[in-house]
Amino acid sequence: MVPEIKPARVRFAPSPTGRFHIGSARTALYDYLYARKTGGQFILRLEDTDQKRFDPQSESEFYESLRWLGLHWDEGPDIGGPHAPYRQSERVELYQEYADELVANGRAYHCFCTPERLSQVRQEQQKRKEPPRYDGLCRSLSEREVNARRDSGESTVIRFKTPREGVTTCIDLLRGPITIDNATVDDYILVKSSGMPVYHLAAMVDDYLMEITHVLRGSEWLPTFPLHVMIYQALEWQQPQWVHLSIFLNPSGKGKLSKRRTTNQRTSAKAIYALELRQMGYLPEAVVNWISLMGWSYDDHTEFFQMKDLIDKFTLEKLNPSPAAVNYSKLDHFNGLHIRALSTEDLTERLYPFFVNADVQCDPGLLAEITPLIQERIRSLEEAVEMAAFFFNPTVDPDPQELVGKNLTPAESATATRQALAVLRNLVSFEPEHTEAELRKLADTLGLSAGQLFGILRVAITGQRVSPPLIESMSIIGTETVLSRLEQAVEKLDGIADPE
RNA sequence: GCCCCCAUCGUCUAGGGGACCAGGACGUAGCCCUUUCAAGGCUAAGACCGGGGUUCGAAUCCCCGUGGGGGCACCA
Repeated sequence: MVPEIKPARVRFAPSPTGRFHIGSARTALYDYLYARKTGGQFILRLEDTDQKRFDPQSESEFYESLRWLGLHWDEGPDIGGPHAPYRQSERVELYQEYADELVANGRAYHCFCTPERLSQVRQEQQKRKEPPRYDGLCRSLSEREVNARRDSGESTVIRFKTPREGVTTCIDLLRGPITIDNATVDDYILVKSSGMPVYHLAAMVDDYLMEITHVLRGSEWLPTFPLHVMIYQALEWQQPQWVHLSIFLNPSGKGKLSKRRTTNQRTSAKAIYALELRQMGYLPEAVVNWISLMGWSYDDHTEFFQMKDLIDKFTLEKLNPSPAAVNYSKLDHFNGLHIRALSTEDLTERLYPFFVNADVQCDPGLLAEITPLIQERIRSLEEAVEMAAFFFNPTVDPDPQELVGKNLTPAESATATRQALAVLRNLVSFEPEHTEAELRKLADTLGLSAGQLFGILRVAITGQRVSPPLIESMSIIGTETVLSRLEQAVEKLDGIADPE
């Protein structure tokens, strides 16, 4: 019997300030998996309370990336839902309401300190090697003074009145209880002077109102976790389950992934954005499989997962709290596996745009014939272009030196090619089996290994040293083109052959 | 500087006191297959950060160190 799990309401709440990277993708994936697993809802919410950092491109990139990965949301800014709106900038009255409640209860207070004063205080504290934090100047202003100053037009923020004594215990599902001294927690700003809330207030209010049962977020929130718990306690709300996910490290294991671009940009630049991966020819299935396993595991022997498998097998208990370095060679491996798992028709369809993008005159019908030949040879969709463009291009132009067979002279290679030409011209059928038998016979009479002969023909016909299987390729290209490419090869070889 | 989190092969990880001279995957090397390249099959090298405890027994529990990471904004 499968134990009964309550439907969870899980949210992915990005801030539209930049691009959608694989760290966000993993959080969203886990959100999605847990919602689906429990038969609950996956909710998309936009945390756009910072007008300064707002990036208008961002939102559509999130949608596109999420859809590409197959992470479809049940409620969100674009589709609405029972707790709309799902855009924080459209919910400010709500936050103000709860901020007022906190002030009324004495759990928060108005602060009139200017940014200038705050930075000055910070500087002095740093000079004294003290932790930088608010010094509490406005903490105990009288109600009358607060009102007077507000009436006079002085701008104000609302700060949380963190208890000066005692401890707060926060429960993280992966790490267990974390207990900290309240004295180390700052009086964080909850509402800015603009009236906009800060994450700490907005996210808590929304998670509560939207009935979020499980909060999965990055471990960069661990330092302010106690504040969040205190806010829940101050408002007497029941807390959700808190899960702080590990962060992604550079492939080297040194440093956070997003800061990676500063090093090795040219030699080993790897994509960190979902849409970049798409462009490079990675399958969404492979990306999902790959990121799912960075910070989560199923068992000892299973690593190949489709989305439905992940939904079936995902559990919060198997999440790993330690930081994980991303491993791009493993992504390549998964991409190969998922490419091979595709049907020929499906792969053909996905391959097509890559040829078009590379300006190859690609005929879909022809591509469908080629797909089986390259399916097990490519590790990315993009790779297919360099491997198979010769099928579509009218001519090939190999370097004459490349046409020279292994351990042979140009003259010997030219002779072999002429002989092959003769054999192929007299072929009664261009069926691969027949062609192969005849060419092997020729190699024999010429005293060459099959590899020597096929090597020459491969370069002559495909223009490449590495290609899909030669005989099958010839059959697709067609007699006429094969013969003309061989004739051209003979000319090239004659051109570099020693006159003697 | 202060607070917090984490710690098994190069990397992702299994492991939650005896089943572990630590298992799998990627990568690497070799072999087989083979018309190239892949794919596939087989094999090899490769790790419990250090020191103290607890225990008959520790990769597993506790403490201290060390290392790595995160955070210390009217950003999220």
